[in-house]
Amino acid sequence: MRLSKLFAKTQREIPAEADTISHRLLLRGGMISQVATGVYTYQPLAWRSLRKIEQIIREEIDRAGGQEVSMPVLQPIELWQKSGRDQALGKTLFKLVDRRDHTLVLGPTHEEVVTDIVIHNIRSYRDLPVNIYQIQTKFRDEPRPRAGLIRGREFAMMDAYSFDRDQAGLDTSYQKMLSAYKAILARCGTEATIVEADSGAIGGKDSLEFMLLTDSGEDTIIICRKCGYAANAEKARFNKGGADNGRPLPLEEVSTPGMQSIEQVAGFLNVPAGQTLKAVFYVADGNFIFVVIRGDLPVNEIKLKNTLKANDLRMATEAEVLEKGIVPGSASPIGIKNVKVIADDSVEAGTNFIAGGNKPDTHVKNVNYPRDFKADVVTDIALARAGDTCPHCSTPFTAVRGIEVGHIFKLGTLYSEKLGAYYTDENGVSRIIVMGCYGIGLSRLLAAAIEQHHDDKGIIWPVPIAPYHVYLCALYREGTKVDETAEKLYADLQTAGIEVLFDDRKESPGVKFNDADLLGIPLRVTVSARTLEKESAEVKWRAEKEAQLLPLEDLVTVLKQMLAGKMRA
RNA sequence: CGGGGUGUAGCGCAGUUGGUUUAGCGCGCAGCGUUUGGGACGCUGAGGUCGGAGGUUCAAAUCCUCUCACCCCGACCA
Repeated sequence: MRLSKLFAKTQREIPAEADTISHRLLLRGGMISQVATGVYTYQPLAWRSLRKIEQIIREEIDRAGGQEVSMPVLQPIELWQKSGRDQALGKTLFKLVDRRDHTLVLGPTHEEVVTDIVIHNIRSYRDLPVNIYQIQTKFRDEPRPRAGLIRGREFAMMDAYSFDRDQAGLDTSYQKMLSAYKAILARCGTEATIVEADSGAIGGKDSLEFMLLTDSGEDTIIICRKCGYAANAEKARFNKGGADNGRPLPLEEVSTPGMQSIEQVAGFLNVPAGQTLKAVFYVADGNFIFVVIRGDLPVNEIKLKNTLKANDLRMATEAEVLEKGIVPGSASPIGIKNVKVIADDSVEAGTNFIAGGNKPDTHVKNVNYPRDFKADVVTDIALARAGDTCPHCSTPFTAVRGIEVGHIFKLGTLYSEKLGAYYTDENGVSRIIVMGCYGIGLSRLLAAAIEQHHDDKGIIWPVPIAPYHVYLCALYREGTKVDETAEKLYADLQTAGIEVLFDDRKESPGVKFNDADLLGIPLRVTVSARTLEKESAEVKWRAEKEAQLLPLEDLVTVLKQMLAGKMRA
């Protein structure tokens, strides 16, 4: 491709509305353009990279036994009503009404559709296991799209679904996909960290996320450097430690004038925050929830939401709290009535806590669970942070940021039950199908790869997903053979099957070199009056500082060898 | 949805106490000439319903009302 003809224009100025690296570089390189919030056109360079990622994924999923299909983007709302996810997804579902007044959904994912198809195609144990996948545009009306391709409302995704006879079969399918995912991310030149994750609106029990670590990531990941335990903060387990403050003593009211927050109360009574109990109030799907947790721990709203099986969870307003007869600042679970109480398990791992007195300026000492109050549920609803310790080896955690590029789930029989997916076994008995599902965000992966591979000049594409492999840079000068030499090299490279972007523009060297750096093509080959004096061309890896002069003779062969060495990670 | 912010040429911005403006500047773009190893220079030129609607006024990019779009921070996810 000749750069002079490429449908893209590089920009010198940093686009004002972008402040994430990948977003900036994609815009500056003329690789994407925005059409609406979270909606982008992929221009030729980005599209080529995306197609390469797609091909890598296709090869690896095929190798893992997947069969590619194409399911519809348009889906009848009824399927979503059957699974109940029209409620769970809520406003995230893009809906539209057809001419018959029938509501359709733009597919955000395909568990419902795929299960429905399987019901019509799988009848016998002989048909199992099966794994089907597609690579397609997905639509989600995200509350807040951001950072260009990292979170769009329309994005490219590979979604795969496995169907097995039983849990053991699912385990096998899941492991195959886990391996395939590792291979895909490695081949794309990215370094992924696999973490335990919450399954969110997809549902199911076990799930793992593939994170590309970068500061611009949206997720917080908790990592144990010693034993390797890694989890999304919203899922992470940790040692809360006990709060043994001696044998349970009798309750005792204390005056705490003006003391409301945990810090104030703990400071006033001269005890650590971990010896207090914190009350936090939420509204889950319209129901008021009283949450009790040890004073030094934050509530993990994801864990809480899962415990409650709620679609919608938010903090209660002060008015809602007062309406329940609760005294903010001195709220107590003791004697609370007609309110659902959820307690973190830290409250039963300690004694003689200080809790609210449920009247102004008053707290109560020596509160013990379950002697003094009852919770409807006692479970883990605490948020892990850096410095908390690993549940496996007690080493303090490190917290890092990451972008979730892939997620695999053991769905089990969640959808099979709701939609009715059964097969007949060897004995003629009808049994439920066990499912798994697996997603990779291709457009996000593209952006995340840039987050991992760039410098202050621009992108540094990993060779396997680079839009082109060679950036042929001709520095023209009157009275030299630069023009004809570059043209011949361009032709020879193409003949040899090397993907080459030819900078044939009549621009100054500075412009060309800067654009070459910005666009990040792995190998830069420069032909100039200077190099021709030595019958050679200058060859430089984008990722490296030093360039080398190589003879024009058999240059194509040499370049081919150089690239071959980098095609596999 | 809550909070913050921005809309003036393809991009980055100035102008906003209403009137000296025919709305400017830099980059980019077009033409001509000189240049050519890290974003060259000169000359000439094209390009704008100042996000939209309504209002106030002799007069609106500028003031008022409404509205739309976009960005950032939070709850959501590949």
